[in-house]
Amino acid sequence: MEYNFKAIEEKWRKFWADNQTYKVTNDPSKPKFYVLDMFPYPSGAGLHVGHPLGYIASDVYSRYKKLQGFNVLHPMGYDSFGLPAEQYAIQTGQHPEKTTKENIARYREQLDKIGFSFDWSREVRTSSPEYYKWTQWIFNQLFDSWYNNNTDKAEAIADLVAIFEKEGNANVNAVTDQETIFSAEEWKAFDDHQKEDVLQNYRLTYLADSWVNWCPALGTVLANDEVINGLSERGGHPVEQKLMRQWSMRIKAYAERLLTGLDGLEWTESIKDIQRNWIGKSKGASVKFALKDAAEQIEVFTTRPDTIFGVNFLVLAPEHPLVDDITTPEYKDAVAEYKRLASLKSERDRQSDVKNITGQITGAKAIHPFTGAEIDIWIADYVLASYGTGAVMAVPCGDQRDWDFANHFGLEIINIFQDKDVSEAAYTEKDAIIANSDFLSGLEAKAAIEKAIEAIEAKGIGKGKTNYRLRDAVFSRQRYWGEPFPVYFVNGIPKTIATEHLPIVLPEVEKYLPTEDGQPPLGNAAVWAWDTVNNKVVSNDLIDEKTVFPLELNTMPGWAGSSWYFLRYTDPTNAEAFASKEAVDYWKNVDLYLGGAEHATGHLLYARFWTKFLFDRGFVPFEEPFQKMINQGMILGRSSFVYRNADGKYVSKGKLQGGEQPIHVDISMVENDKLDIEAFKAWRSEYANAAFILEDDGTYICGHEVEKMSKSKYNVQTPDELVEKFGADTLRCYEMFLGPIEQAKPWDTKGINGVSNFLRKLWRLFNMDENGNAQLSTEAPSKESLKTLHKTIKKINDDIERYSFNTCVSTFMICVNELSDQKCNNKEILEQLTILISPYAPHIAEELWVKLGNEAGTVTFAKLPAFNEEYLIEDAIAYPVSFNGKMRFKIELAATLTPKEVEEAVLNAPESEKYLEGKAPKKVIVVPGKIVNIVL
RNA sequence: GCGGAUGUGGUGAAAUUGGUAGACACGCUAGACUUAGGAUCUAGUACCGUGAGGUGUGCGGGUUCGAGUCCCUCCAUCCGCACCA
Repeated sequence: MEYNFKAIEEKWRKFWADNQTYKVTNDPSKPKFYVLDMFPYPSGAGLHVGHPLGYIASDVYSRYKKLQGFNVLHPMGYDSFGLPAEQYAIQTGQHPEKTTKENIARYREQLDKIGFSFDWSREVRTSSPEYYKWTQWIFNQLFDSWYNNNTDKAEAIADLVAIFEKEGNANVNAVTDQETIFSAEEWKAFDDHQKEDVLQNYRLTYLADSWVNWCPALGTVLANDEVINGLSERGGHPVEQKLMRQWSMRIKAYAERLLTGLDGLEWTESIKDIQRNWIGKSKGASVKFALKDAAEQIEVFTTRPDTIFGVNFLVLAPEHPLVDDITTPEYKDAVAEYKRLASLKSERDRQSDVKNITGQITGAKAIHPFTGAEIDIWIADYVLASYGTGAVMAVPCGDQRDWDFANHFGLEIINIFQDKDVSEAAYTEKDAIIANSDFLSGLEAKAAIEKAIEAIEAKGIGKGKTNYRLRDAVFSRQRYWGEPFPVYFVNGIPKTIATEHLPIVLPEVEKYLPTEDGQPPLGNAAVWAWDTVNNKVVSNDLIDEKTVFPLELNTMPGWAGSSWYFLRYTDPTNAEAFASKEAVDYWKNVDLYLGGAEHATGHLLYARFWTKFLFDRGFVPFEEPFQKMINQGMILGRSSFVYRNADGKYVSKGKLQGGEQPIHVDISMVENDKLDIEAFKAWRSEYANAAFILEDDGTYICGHEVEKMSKSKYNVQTPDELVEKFGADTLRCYEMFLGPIEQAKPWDTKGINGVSNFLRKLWRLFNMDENGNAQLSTEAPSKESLKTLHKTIKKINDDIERYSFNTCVSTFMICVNELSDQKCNNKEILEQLTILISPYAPHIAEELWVKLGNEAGTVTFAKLPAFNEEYLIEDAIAYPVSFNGKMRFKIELAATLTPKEVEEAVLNAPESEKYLEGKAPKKVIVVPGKIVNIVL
């Protein structure tokens, strides 16, 4: 009987669904293993072959873990809040929820065809109120927390208030924007507004007027990582800077822990580096410079306090708040003009215009704290308002940008380095001896930095300081399709809504656009006020500012829901908590996480931040959400082209003369670069009468190029077509066979026949009669076949543990080829092989499993065949590798040989006579699987 | 510029700790069988050479009995960051 993948796959798909084969329960008697894929945003385009790549790998791995006896959590869900559904709603008026549901249904249909072992009873959707109830709850926890630097963790804001009431804030060591000190008496005298203003400076989520990336075209604020080269990540619209009142997350509080936590993670160095770079830690000192004619001081941050004697001017960012105050009358106009020009420049221009040095002197003078010299204060746009203090002390001899600036404006370059030439460029290495620097002279940088900081602190003009590039994350979006904030305003004071009244469900609106007076879309909602007596959302008409108050109009950004979804899978329907303590304690964090590397500074950073926060507050027992991560490479499309020449004829690739125009053609009409000419003619009316210049054999060969998959390039390969044509098991094996999982690669179906043949060959091993009954031998398996099997078991075990999914497929092919050559139809061997192969090809495995006389649907939970090296021992052939005082032999697959056995193998090795010179070895040193040293 | 990664046949790629480079598969060539198919089977297929043999893992060096693997210089490609004081 032929291998009928269609019937087999349909049968098992139904069986698994009907029997809930993959439902997982929290079973404390088994060790847990948590395998997670980054959940997808359900876009309207559906899945293409790139999406399942990671899902297949994670599915293969989870199935192996199941075979190894682990209780495996392998869930799937949808990150279902997002822009495209909202944009579609704006255009069509269709509710984003409807679009989202339709898209999810389509995704599910596609996913179901591939035979994943997801436990769909645990599905989560970030846009469902049952889910975002707990997103809102986490927001409330952040609102009610502050970061205590003394204990180095987040603590309850109530504890902070208690401290204020007892002793004010003088002794509080917190991550805060609070600058003024108050006593307990002063705190008690504050009114509600003043108190909240203070608390806002401590809360881990807070309202602030902040410079934000405002995208007029999208009508929203974007996070830094959603802006690429001054354009929005989505849509590529221009982004400008705007001052807005926004919710922010005090992620800065976690900068150091986010940095050190990376060390324990099994992530690629490149992702870790990207996060390290993003956090951007630099050690140095802050130094205050007094002004000659004003009381204010200018604070700068420097990583090189040792070069302070090289300072001969200061530079402020044009946006620095003191600029206008300190500028002398004669420079007022020039400074105003420079500021105007700087503000006109977009962030992008400022970045691309690195070479062009500009600046303006302000006329103000600062006093050098150690030499007492008067130094000029400039403004220049190479100094960024958003980093450090927005001001730098310029050391032209030690910093290339300062050198360039000084050189351009003809300023003095003081050399404070012994025997270093700074006439052509700054000397930026830290290995020079400091000179001309009073008490620092003669020291090396490291010692000088310490001594300089001591002196600065002794003088009371600054202190040693660590600076982070990481900025607090803006958390508001002026959009409809996102989580509403559980916040209402009493006379402008934000109040959160208690857990028992959550979720605050998105209100209905007529239009999904911002309101006419520029409010976010929720400003269109008629029923969007909070009744504090009845604790429910009521009509805006009832707002009286006594018991009924307006609700927050912003919604949360896309990363809110995805920052904690991995926790929800452990207990997805819990209405009393984000997940029960038992569930979280049992499943803990994700053991293996699969997804794209593009989330390095977004999702992966925020999820770590929230997890650390929940850890601090005692809600989860771990600090890092994703222990091991694999970043699957992007699958690129392989576009096909036809070429039209000046005469309007379509020229085959081998007949090109040059100058022909390439035109994308749908890849479904092209097979191995050969164009289906009839299909092409039928594709569009304009091609119906197309004339061709063909190859000599009468075929049309298309050109090709590797590009991102996109509808407009006609190069999208959906998994559905391939499942239809070759079956899900073939698709699964082929996607794994394609190459290393982490590598980006163009999609190409050229090799899929080979994988398809392999599964057919596997089927044929079972020697089925016309009724589909396997004709198998129950005699003792041959030595040969046992060897083949155990070689395979060993290789698969090793390869799976190092996530080498592609080599496993090759190993299976070799195994099947060998068994086929051996004409092996031994039941025992084939049963073990079936188990081994089931993670890759679950449908055919279940079918064969039943044919072997086992219960339906149980291969998933079978016991992984144990490797027995005994079957390989006869393979332990030693051969001499070299001779150098000691003789070395390579012993193949000799993992557990005793020295005696090795000795025997060595004596029997080809050519051993030549090396041993008739002597038996004195001593044999065995390192399993390695070269063996023989002492003669 | 800085940081990270990669570089192996016509193609996708193997080679886990330094130990027979190119497994496995695609493609191609020749053949067998045939109910003509995108089936199955056999042989061949890194390069040069008729051959013996020689050369080969981006280039050039080094360490080693032995290097695709380790070290140094350079080149190319990809990704990330980019006035970060």
